[in-house]
Amino acid sequence: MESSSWPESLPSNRIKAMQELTKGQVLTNNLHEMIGQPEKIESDIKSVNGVVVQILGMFDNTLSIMDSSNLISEPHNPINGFRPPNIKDDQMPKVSEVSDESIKTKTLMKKKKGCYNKRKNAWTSTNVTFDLIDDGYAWRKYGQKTILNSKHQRNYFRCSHKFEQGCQATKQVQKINDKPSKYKITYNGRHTCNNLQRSPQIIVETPNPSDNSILINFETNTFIENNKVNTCFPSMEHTHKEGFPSLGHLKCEEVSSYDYHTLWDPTVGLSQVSSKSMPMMSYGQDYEEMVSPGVFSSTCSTYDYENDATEGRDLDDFFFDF
DNA sequence: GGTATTTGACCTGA
DNA sequence: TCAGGTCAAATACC
Repeated sequence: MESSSWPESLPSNRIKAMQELTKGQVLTNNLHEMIGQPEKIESDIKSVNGVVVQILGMFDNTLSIMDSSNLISEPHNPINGFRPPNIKDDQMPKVSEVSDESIKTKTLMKKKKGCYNKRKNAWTSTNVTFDLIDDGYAWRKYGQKTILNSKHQRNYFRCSHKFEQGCQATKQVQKINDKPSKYKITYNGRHTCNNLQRSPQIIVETPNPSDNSILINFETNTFIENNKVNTCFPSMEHTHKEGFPSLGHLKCEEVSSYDYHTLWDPTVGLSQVSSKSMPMMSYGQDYEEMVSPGVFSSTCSTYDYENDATEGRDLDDFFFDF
């Protein structure tokens, strides 16, 4: 849709955001039509996945527009996180096209050991999961810290491409519960690298008749029953070790200042699971278990997880099941 | 020998 | 002042 269809008095950022949302509405309608034709979905699952990815990308774009309009410290980077699967590498902006100045500035800020600029207002995403998430990106552990009033250490990871591509994404992983194992994973900053290890894939556990969990239908503000979701993605799979909590136990914690929840995390891509054990698992002391997908909630605003007393808060306060 | 992880030190911000 | 986040030298692994 062209910008000319919007009132000229609207700020350009708002127009762009509305354009993105309108695109999302159209795509959601397309998806809704597909849901009504299960036989078509099975024969053309790639198209369904493509629509889902485009919708999720629309959210990312909209958030980025709103982000930049709010002058949040991190400028929008067109290659951050989301890349539609139909876009080839050579169609994506090269990392060198990203503001070199911003990278240089950040580099200069870290001249001395331990001297860094805490990106208080950087994009953050926090989720709590009963399993570890393989987000498809390559991470390198750079630190481990004992946290006050926490019996488990917090592990710090940075993007493996931090130096070669200037990617500023980091994540923190902390075990917050033993039985069942529960992990808090916090992502800081968006990926500016182009090095997803694997192509994103959406994976949902096979239907459980007793599972009455729901998803929000963005088009109608109603809910999609779990079994319909699985109908949408019949090729999806979920693997877990014997004795592991099922995916149905995964919960999404509300950390966003937006009323926005999807399977998509614009920093890490689509939540996914690999039959291979993720490299991270062999590094930290707490990573002895297989991974399975989690559910993300993202925010472009600052979120102080520790002060939210989340660890003492019942996760049932706000979550979506799958 | 190259790469990844560990861990103590250092620095920032509350 | 102190908890948390990051750096970088030392160490481990392949």
